[in-house]
Amino acid sequence: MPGVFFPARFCGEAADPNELREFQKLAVQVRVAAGKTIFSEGELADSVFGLSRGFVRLYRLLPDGRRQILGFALPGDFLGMPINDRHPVSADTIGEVTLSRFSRLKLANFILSSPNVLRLLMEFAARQLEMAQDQIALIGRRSAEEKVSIFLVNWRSRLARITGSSEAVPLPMPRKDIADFLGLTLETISRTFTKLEQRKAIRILPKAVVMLTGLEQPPLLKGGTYDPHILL
Amino acid sequence: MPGVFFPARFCGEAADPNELREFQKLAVQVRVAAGKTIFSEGELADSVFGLSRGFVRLYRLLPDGRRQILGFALPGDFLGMPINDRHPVSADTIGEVTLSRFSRLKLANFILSSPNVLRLLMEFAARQLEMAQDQIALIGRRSAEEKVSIFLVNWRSRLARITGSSEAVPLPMPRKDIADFLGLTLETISRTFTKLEQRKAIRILPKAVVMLTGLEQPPLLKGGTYDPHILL
DNA sequence: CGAAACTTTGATCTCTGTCAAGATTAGTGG
DNA sequence: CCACTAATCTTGACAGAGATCAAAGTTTCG
Repeated sequence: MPGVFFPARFCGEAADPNELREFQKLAVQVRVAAGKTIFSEGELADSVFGLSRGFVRLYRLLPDGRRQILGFALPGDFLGMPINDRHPVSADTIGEVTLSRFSRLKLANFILSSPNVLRLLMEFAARQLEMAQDQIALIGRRSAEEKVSIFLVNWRSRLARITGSSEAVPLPMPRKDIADFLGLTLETISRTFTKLEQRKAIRILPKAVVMLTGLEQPPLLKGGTYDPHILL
Repeated sequence: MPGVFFPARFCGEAADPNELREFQKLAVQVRVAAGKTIFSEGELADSVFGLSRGFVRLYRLLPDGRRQILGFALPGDFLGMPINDRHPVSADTIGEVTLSRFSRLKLANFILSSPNVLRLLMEFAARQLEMAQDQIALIGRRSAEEKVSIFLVNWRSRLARITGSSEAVPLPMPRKDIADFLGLTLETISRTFTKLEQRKAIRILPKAVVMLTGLEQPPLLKGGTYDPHILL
């Protein structure tokens, strides 16, 4: 997907062209190799990032080494809240990635200067919170199979934003990442995938799945988009 | 705790006295009986509320009836984001409650009129998001005993804000609520309480616990306040 | 005082985690 | 392009934490 225009999600359709142009000028493009850390929890947030190409996992580490993945970012998503002094989560790349890097201070000034944009940021934050709450409900009260099914359905729907919805849905992250996102082990993820394949709900491909009919069965949250990507 | 001044948390110490006074004038006091619903998920958010006295649980229902509690609000907390058209969660009272009721529109106008206040709201939202993320890490990757211990420590620390820290820590919500908050069953909560009591980490009283030394042992998230109250 | 709500405890079951091999896939250098 | 190594994924056997089902105890409150 070359040419993905990153602030799509953050600035939405709002903000007038002038503001947008100026916004763009604040960014510097950076490429980061696969498996690198973009920033770590607790670090000073000098920069925040727009994700132009590739995928990123956001996570926290517990003292004993367990890892909780809070979300996967995809092109168009924003990494880092301009108002936070420090990054509350860690982020690293899944595969190679292209970022638009912003000085947080400059961006914060820009945002605070425009009530318009501030309002957008506010709405962005509210959306993030809602997604986090979706994830809490997903992790807290669901069986492994429900978790995986819901994850897949959501992932496809998020991806639809940027890919012409082809047959196979790419799954760039390893099983372990999905496990740490859903609060399961990688073995359970693998077994559940296999079970779903046997049931002809999906077809497993290398780094992708094909989703057949009968996957939406698991009871989703009422009417929600159910899109737990947390990008703070 | 009579006379708790509710916007403490939301408006913080900032906002000049004039603004605060005007803010106060927007509110109407309401009393709500125990076990009543204040608002429900998906409902139009005509009003938002400050909690003056009592406790409230925020939750979502899954279609099959399972319930995920997202947080407990206590005096000083705010219920409802002024920018949301609809309530993303349900809220009901635990015991009798006193609320400051605001027209959402009036409040939104007030907020948008003052960049000062808007910024505060922004920070409030960011804090909420961080708390939600804490809760995700808590629910996703912890044993029952860790969950309960961490819950108790956090609850006490939140309560310390409003009570002179006496021996017994009040626990106004029933076991089922704690269970639905932590993603466990009420039986497991009860058994874990008993285990902690046998280990002399706590003493169980009716609607309260005394927390003895040796409770903070469970590895907390590094340096976090670990205060998962979500109030959206 | 008595009924309703909440809590504790017990017995049993099952889902998921853990430990351990293999099988596949991806990556690297010749 | 192939061979070899490392990483990732699948599968199995087993154990255990927590769920479920059921029945007593407590506390609360009218």
